[in-house]
Amino acid sequence: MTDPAGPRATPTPPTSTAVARRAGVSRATVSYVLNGQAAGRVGERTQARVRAAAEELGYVPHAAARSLRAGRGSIVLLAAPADTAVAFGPLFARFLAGFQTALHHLGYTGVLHGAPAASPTAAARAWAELRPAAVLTLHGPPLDAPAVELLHRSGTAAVLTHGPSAPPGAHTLLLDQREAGLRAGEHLLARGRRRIGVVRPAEPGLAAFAESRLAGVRAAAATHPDAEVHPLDLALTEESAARLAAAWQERGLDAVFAYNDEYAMLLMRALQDAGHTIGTGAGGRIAVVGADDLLLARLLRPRLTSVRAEITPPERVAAWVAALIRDPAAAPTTHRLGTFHVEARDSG
Amino acid sequence: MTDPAGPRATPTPPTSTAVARRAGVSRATVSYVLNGQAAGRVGERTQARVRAAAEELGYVPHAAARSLRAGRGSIVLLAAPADTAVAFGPLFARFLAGFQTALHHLGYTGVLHGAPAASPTAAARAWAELRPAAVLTLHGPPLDAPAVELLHRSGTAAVLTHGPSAPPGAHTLLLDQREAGLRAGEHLLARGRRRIGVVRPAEPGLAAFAESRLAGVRAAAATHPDAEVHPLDLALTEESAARLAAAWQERGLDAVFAYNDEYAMLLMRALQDAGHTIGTGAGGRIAVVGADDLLLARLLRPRLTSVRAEITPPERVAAWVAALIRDPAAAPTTHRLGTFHVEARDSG
DNA sequence: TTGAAAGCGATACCAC
DNA sequence: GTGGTATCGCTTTCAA
Repeated sequence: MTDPAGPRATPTPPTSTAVARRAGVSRATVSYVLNGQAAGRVGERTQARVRAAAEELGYVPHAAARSLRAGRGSIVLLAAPADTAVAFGPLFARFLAGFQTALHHLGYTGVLHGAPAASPTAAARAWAELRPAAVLTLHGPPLDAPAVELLHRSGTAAVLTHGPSAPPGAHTLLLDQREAGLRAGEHLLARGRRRIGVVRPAEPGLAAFAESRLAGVRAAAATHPDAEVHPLDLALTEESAARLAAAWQERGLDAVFAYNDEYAMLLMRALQDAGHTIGTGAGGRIAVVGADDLLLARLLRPRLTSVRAEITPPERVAAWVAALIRDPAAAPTTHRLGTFHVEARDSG
Repeated sequence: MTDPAGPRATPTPPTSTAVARRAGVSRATVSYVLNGQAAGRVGERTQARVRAAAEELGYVPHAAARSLRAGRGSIVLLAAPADTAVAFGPLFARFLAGFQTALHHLGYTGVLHGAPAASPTAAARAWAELRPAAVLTLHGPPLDAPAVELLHRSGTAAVLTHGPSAPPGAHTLLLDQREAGLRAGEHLLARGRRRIGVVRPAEPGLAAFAESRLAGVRAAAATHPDAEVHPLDLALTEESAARLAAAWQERGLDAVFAYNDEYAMLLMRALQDAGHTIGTGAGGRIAVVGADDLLLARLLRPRLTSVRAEITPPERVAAWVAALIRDPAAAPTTHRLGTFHVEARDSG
């Protein structure tokens, strides 16, 4: 059957015309049968012939031709910069898997596309060429107003951006990073901490999240007249952490929200190496809180207290997106992508 | 300018016809100008008028229509199961970013798509509908022969699968996981270890990698008559690690290659909690080697020896792919995606 | 220097 | 029940 030298690209892939010829019917009939619109129109025997012909030829419909004709595409674009996997970790991978499957069941093709371009508008252009039914950003610089405008003008039915705020015309997927900071701050304040450091990662992709989390801690601190919040710049290197630890004494901080578990681990190590003690209780111990609740949080000593995100099931998010696609003129809506809570352990 | 209620999807996105009308020229002229084929054909002033019209209308070409007409698509599909980000970690994110940018410069659109379907053939069908210029798998179950056949028949010019072996007609991207095991094994043997455990992660997505790495360690051990290799099943939970640590004594292993840094961390912690000592040197110390060389490898105590992958620059991989697309009839080729070496530290 | 028209593949209306 | 056929947006050859 197969060419022993290995199959090569057929000069012309089978079209619905080829299927029609082979089955001895017209293209229209093929279309009806293969799209389930044949009920009461096409005879059983004919249907079987068509299906057999399609099978034998290895016919696969041409998505581009279909959506050209239909006037609407079926791809849902997840616009995610490269550092998304790093920022979200395994959480994101799991969500993405479920989301793509759910979209598939709804008749859409979920596809992840980075922004290879410099400006948001250039990226939006690249996405718009694919005429997606919807565009979602979960991370990174949110789309600006011109980018959203461009997508809408090119026919994108629904544009969803991550919060906290969305440009006009875009829906909002809210995974409010302020809330992460808020929970961490509340937790530390409830344990009597008053001089709280908040790590601001030097890694550029994380800046937006970091600022929101910092704002959250500040919001929590605002309820305590004697609470202070101090931003701490930290890069993901041992040197940077050592510098921070060396200057700890003079800052006199008694707690730190370390952005995430990885930064927390780095900082804990540096603080311990500098002779500080980490943990709950009084007596000069420094409370450390991470985020993401990775396995490593439980492996550190002391065990790391961590803010964990409870993510909305991907099926539900897919359903939202589908609904928004069906009603492109809908007023901008906001959907919570998840909530945060603190997993308390020994470190703070 | 903008509707204050927020822009809505325009009933009909601007087409090249609209641009032509606005500029007072024909569609052909618009096409020439906007694709840089206007040299010597269209006057300077006309070109300027066309460009201005396109700009004002927010015209974005319709990729589907273009590739339908051209007969060849421009999307390069990265077929990656959901656990890819987990398996590869930050390494993968960085590679992906560079790869998409490089493809963009070559005129292709790199897009990540999971396998929403149960069978490889069903997944291949979903991909084939997009008529990609190329399909790459970097991870997960490799495509089987029927899947590759299906893609080729639907016009995919190049199919690349990760090694070690590829189905007929597919090219191979080789990041030989056996080599990771081989390096780890050689390293441990050179340091006098003879009873080597190899972690086999219980997580299903990692099974293929794990077996290859185990095979690599076995290959290294084959050169030492008195060396033994023992597979160790381990899930990413503390309970699982504790069980393994409890049974360590009776196994009498003096070294372990822990699949990656995360499993290594987990196992190290369990071994230490069970009273074992980790590190180089004699005297009952257990040597532990991880992989991926994450930051955490340097933060653990003792510092974790780790096998690190040196990945081929994404620009080069993109160039390979582009070349294979241009020559669809080429005999199957093999490209090394990277090599492994050991970053020796204190743990083994 | 510019325009008219064919045609890529799939779909759905309207005849038969 | 089934088959012609116009149409989606774009590129490109050929003619003017």
